[in-house]
Parts: sequence; C-alpha cells; structure tokens
Amino acid sequence: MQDTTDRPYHHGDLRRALIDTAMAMLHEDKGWQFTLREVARRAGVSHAAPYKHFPDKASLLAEMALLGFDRLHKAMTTAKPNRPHSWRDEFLAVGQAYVDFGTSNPGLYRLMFSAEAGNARDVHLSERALAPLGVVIALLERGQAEGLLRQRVVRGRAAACWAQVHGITMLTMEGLFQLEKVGPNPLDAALATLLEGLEN
Amino acid sequence: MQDTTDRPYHHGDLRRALIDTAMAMLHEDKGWQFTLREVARRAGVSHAAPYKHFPDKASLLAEMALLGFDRLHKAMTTAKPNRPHSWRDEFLAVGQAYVDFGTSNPGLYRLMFSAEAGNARDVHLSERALAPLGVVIALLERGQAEGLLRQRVVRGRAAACWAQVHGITMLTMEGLFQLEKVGPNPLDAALATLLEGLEN
DNA sequence: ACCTGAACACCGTTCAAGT
DNA sequence: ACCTGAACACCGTTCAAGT
Repeated sequence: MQDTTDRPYHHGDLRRALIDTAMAMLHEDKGWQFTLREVARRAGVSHAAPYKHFPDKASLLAEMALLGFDRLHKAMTTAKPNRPHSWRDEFLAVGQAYVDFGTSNPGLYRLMFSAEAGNARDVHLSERALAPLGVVIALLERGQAEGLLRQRVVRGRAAACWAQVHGITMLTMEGLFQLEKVGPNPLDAALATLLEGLEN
Repeated sequence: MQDTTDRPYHHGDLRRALIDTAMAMLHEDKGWQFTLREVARRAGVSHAAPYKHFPDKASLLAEMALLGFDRLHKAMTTAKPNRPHSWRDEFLAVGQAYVDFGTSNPGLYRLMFSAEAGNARDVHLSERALAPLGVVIALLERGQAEGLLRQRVVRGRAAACWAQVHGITMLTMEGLFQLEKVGPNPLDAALATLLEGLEN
C-alpha cells in the first residue's frame, strides 16, 4: 500500500525509510536474508534507488546491526527488577532483559552476531557490540564492592556472563531449549548456575 | 580439475560426492551460503543433477548438519585430558573439545545451529542435536556421584553447560572474544566460572 | 535409473539517462 | 541532488528430453 501520488519523484527521507522497512522485514521468515529489491519495492522506489544511500546490501545490514546494539544496550540499562532491589535481583533482571531482547527480535539479534551478514565486522561495529558488555562489567564491579561476589578478574567474569546469556538466547531462538530432554526451565537453570559461579 | 573422461554420464555416487564437495565449501568465505550450482560445477555435473538426490538445497544442508552433530559428538566422546584423570580435567577436556570443534569448523557449526539454513529444524535433526547434550549429562551425573558437584537437577545444569560453551564458541567465531576490552583469556575465564558454579 | 539443456522467475549491482 | 530503466551476470528450481 504505497502512496505513489504524494511523493512524485523525490522521497523525503529514503535512507531512513529503507532502514525502517528493512527493520520491519527482519521479523519475517527469512530474517536478515531479505531482498534489497523487496525493501525498495515496499518503500515505493525502484530497485536501484537504495544504491544512492548505501554502497551495497552489507552496508545496510551493518547499519541495522549498529541500531540493534544500541537497542540492546538500552534494554539492559532500563531493566529493573520487579520489587526488591538486591544486587541479585538486578543481575537477574538485566540477564532476563538480554534474553528477552534476543528472543523477541530473533532476526535482528541474529544479524547483530552474524559476521556472515555484514561481511567483515568493522571496528565501529565491534565497539558498539561491547557497550552491552560494559553494563555487565559495571554490575559485577558493584557486586564485588558490596562483597557479594567472589574476587575474580572482572573482565573474565563479564565474558562468562556474556557467553552464558548469548548461548541461552541463541539456543532458545533455535528452539533447542524448548525440547523435553533439555528439561523444564533451562533458562532459569542456566542463570542459577551462572550466579552460583559468581557469588560468594 | 574434474575428470570428465572416466565418468562419461553416470557418476558413481553423486550423492556422496555432492555432500563431500559441499562440506569442503563450508570452509570458504560464504559458509553454508554456498551455491548449489557451484557444488554441481565442482562435482562435474550439470546444475540440475543435484535435484535427483535432494529435493532442494535445504535438504542438502539438513543432511550436512546431521553429519556435523555426529562429528561433534565424536569429538566430545574421544576428548581425553592430557595427563591426570580427575573429573575436573575430563570436564575441561570435553569443554575444550566442543569449543575447538566449533572454532575450527565455523561454517559447519553455524550451519548446525541455523534454523535459517535448513528451514524448519525437523525432529530428526533436533534429536541428533541432543546427543552432545547427553555426553554432558552423563559427565555431570558422574561428578555428582563422586561428590564433587553440588546436588542440582542434572538436566538444568547440563543446559547451563551447553549454553555457556555454545556462547563461547559463537563469540569466539565472530571474533568478539579476541577484542582487548573483553580481556586476555575469556575462554578460560568462562570455563572457570562455569566450574565454580557446578562444584561443591 | 540417472543426467542434461533450456527455461522461468528471481537476485545484487551498475550506469546512462531522466526530473 | 536524487531517482529510474535497461542491462549484466548470476541464483534456485522445474521439466521434457537424452543415455
């Protein structure tokens, strides 16, 4: 349903429109393997128009991944526990927010972590990918300062948290954490194990 | 370099040849996003020939993923610690074998865990994907029996191990565990955290 | 029983030309 | 400054026809 009438030739802000359209398409079957031509089609422009705003498809994907990391970062920083405010509650809230972000945006999350998509992961993207890790590092430092956590090198522990939570997210996304043999609450079990590895 | 002379028309075992060729192509840039036509080309047959052995590309990929899970399973069961034979050594050896398998076969590993590739992950594939998990479950049961591990629901702890090790593997593959900010030995740190979460 | 060649409906990307 | 249309070199998949 495109209005081809009110934008006779020049699209107001095609760049943003393309990103928005592609972001929406991420929620469909093919994930980030959508077609650039289809994006253009839905944005109401010719299939050549996107090339005036992005050198190629990979560049569009890279920009979208960047956006994704920003959103993940925001999801983690705005995550708050329901009621009490113990360190442990906050930690679990952040972990849950991370997993929720991934499982409710599987297409975007896969894109963010696919070196395959935007061919080479450039420095810019890698830097932005580490912002979420910064949240975890700060959280662990506070936990150690409060004497709740074992005294271990924080960056190493943060890496462990990241890997754990990334693994949970991906396996859930692939449907492998919903299988009987894996047990009833793999997510809770994984987070509990992680906490037992961190706490005093 | 195809011998088109000695196989004038009928290829002896084209099915296997296609799988082998595709498996080899997994190690190239595009990973499992290789082209079916290119597989046929390298196998020395027409681009239509593969369709006599696989209904579509997704079926070929599914078969390859199955093979991958078998190999991963074997890598885990044949993993042995260097010298001593404590439970802990064995656990670490299995974990390391898992990560090594993934990082040295990134194309295959990504394929195994991409619901995107073989469209729907069928029951067959999911079952085979759980064989590696079985190894971990057995390992944890022994550790608990020997009184080394906390008494927790084994399947839950096994899920935690899987997620941890899967996360490590993927983040390493994507190059995110080689970044300075993540620290010097994220892999070791992650495995150490996992062990501290399991052990008494 | 197994393979080929031509064909169909697509892609990503480029580029001269239009507004 | 921004967009289009035709073109190029590809895909995956199908199907009548060949051996």
